[in-house]
Amino acid sequence: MPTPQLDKTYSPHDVEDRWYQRWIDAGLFHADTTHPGQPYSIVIPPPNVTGSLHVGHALNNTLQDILIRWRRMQGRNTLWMPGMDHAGIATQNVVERHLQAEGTSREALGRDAFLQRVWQWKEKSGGTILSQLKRLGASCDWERERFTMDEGLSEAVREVFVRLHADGLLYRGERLINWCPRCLTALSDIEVEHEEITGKLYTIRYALADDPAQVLLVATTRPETLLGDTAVAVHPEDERYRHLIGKQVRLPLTTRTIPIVGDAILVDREFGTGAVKITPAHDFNDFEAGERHGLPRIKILDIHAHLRMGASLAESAVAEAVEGLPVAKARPKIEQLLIDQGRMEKTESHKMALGKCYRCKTVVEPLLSDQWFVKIKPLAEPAIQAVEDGRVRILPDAWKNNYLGWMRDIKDWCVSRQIWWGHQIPAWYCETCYGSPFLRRTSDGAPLIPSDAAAIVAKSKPAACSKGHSDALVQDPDVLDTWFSSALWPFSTLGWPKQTPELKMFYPTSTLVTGLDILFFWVARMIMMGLKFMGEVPFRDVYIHALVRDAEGQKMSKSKGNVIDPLHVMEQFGTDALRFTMAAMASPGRDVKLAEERIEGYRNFTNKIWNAARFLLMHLDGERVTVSPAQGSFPDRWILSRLNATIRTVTQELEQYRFDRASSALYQFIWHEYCDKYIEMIKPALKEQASEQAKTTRQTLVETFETMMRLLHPFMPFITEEIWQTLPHEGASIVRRPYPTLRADWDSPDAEQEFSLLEECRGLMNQERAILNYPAGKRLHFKVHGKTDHASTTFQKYRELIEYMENVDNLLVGSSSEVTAPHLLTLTSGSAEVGTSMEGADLQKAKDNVLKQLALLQKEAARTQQKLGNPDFVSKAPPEVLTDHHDRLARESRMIQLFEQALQQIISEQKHNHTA
RNA sequence: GGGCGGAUAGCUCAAUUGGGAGAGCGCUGCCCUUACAAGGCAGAGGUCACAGGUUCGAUCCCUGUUCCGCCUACCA
Repeated sequence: MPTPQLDKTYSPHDVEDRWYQRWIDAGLFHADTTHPGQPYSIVIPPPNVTGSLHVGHALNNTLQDILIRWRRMQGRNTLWMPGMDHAGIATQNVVERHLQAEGTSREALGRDAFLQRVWQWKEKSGGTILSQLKRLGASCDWERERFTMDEGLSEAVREVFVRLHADGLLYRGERLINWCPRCLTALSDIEVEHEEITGKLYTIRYALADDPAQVLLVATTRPETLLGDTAVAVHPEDERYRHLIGKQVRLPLTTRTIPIVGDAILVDREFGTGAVKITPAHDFNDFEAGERHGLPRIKILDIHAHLRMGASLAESAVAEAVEGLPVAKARPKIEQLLIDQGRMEKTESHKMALGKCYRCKTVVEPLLSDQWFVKIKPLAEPAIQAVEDGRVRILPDAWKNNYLGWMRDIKDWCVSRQIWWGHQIPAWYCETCYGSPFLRRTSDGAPLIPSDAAAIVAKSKPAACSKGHSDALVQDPDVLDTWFSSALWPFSTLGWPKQTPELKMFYPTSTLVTGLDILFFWVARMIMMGLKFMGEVPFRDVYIHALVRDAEGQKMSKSKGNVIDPLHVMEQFGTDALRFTMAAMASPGRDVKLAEERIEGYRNFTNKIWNAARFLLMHLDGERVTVSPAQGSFPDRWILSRLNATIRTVTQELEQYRFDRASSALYQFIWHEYCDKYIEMIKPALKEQASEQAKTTRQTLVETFETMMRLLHPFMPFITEEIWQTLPHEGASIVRRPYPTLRADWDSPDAEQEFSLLEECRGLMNQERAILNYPAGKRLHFKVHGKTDHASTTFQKYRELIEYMENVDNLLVGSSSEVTAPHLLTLTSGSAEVGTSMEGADLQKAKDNVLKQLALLQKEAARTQQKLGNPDFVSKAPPEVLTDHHDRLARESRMIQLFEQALQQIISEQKHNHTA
């Protein structure tokens, strides 16, 4: 058989493209509902259609791919369901920017034409991330790719909406919501990011209406909202203010007077002045307080967060000064006006949290508007139970409490968004019933649905309203939160609401792999929806991986310029190196700090593997003979035993999602045991190409290498396939070959014990070289004595092997007296005694080395002795610890003795040289 | 404000439930030895953040402090 030749260094490029294409062509990633294996399924956390691959995706998807490839090789019926979400706000932003560049706008196009444009954009430039995932080697079932705006998934959304509504879990109402004045839409609570900033606390003088000389000091961080104040609150038990409750104050900068109310919930007597202004239309607390006291709500901000007030609300000069200004500009004006009118008591610097839109970082405003909400408590309850009783496992366990805490305190979910791209809310309103046509919004022409209009919720447009009117039914213009459709992902992608074979086979899915940042956004909501609509949890295990940061621990962001681009990394070091880095650094509960040097290190690892394969191919020529493992040579028995141990470790660690430990076991085995030790040990045998030993060794070499490739394949799919194909193998692709399992006949405790004897012996040899400062190239003669019969026969048996490994001539395995003969330096360990000639050594230096060692040993021995001399220790420590310490002391004393002997040997050699 | 996690070699991290701390990368020295210089061999390097406490004994358990993260929150 001709032996294939490989290049001297591994070049990942063409290998990766070539194999990925072949895997796809062969349909190796396709899941089949008739497959007999036990199902194993993962749904991908759908990336945004606008997204492109960053390191976080690389980590997330590498881990998923490792699981999927591993389970696939184990014979499970695996499905990795890929797809994207439509990213309502983000995508609309992207397309609107394009329109703006063309000098037009979505309003000018109209809703239908705009949506057409979005679809066009999606077809052309959306979803580049999916091709990037393919470069990463992701073995998704691309034939089943889904998109949240697909017809099937849209149907699922409508179904869910209608059923939630029918069950009383969905309602429309006027509430104060978080509003992004740039995206012009409502946001859910968790879409608001809180940022700590240092702002100002203003203390303003409110004069009493019936006695303007008396002033009530009110503290606020938002003086401009004073124009919308409808009361001032004090604590009802606050001695300072109690008598004022029920009186009126003059609202500065306006012609209005507002009441002073007592409110124990809103007011913290300790904070500020103990008096709070109430702006029910622009603050969440004030909204509640307003409800308690029946206060009017005065809106002073429009949807752009610009001040808009009726002429009656403020003094005309004030209104003129701030009308139409954004909040940030209005605030200093108001501040100045208050100062001018002598109403500003003081301003202090003040730390506070500012809410920002998580998409565009614009400061969000609480805004009063009509929105749809999911009544969440009844959904959350079973979702809490599912995690509490372990039907869903959250790993690492530490995040479980995080989840439970949030779920127990969950608030209703605002699901309507005032944008066009997304699932339009399946609710209609009858203008005829309402009595008059709805007002049209001037900005985009969409209907403005009045608060009191009755919604008809249905999967498709109803023929008529309940009273039979059919001519003027108007659909709600809003769309649903993207996360609403993402929440259905584990079952909507499998065909729900249809009862498909896929749904039956793959739901609940096995594992969800995701980052902590979307635990609430996504994971929690999937659990709620899965339980509600499937009656079963959506996944068994939720594995939460770390966030990827840069080498300094900073969050990667484009503005900081510290982004590591995974595409660039793959280009430079290869995909397998990137993947292995991701796996190796995925320690649970920790952030991943990524530096390029690490990836380079694993690139070197791929090259090491590559060259080991080259070695193998160079030595493959000739007959191969299979013998039972027990009859194999010592290196063969040893490597099979080590391989078996590695199979055990890797499998166990993967079962526990310890990608880090699994990969380090692989690294350790492949590089240090297989390459450094095994390959070195078999070189002499292979040189005698025609020998019996070469025949069996070649067989083991091939067999272990082939197994090793399969073991590594989930981590490094490309290089393993490329090499595996050049080895004798069965099957068309490594992708579907069985994952290595334990072989009882491979375990060889004998070989492992013999190996450690050899290492012990070599350790002594190295130590002598070091003490005597012999250069590495110097040919040395060693004499070795085995202190037990077993050690003695082992050294005898593997004399040539030791010579070869240590690069020495004429290793003499003999008696103790031979090893301690004059002019030799002798060192001893538990089982071995090794001597070598001191001829030509720098004895003074050697002496220094030994003295240094001796000092260290003496220090340690003294410590042990001291401990053993402590009566408390002796009487209270457990017996095994005591014997351990006695053993230690004995060992240390022995070592001291031996080093003293070595010292004497050196000294007498010095004398000898002197006299000679 | 509340909660959680972390602090171990120059760097990144390990360490089966308290009994002299390990690995990778980096560093130093010597080697281009026919698989691999993206390599080999050898080596140096630690007051386990700080202060108390429990214990015969603490990197590990407890308390406090400092620093760093993250999550959460309506002190205007």
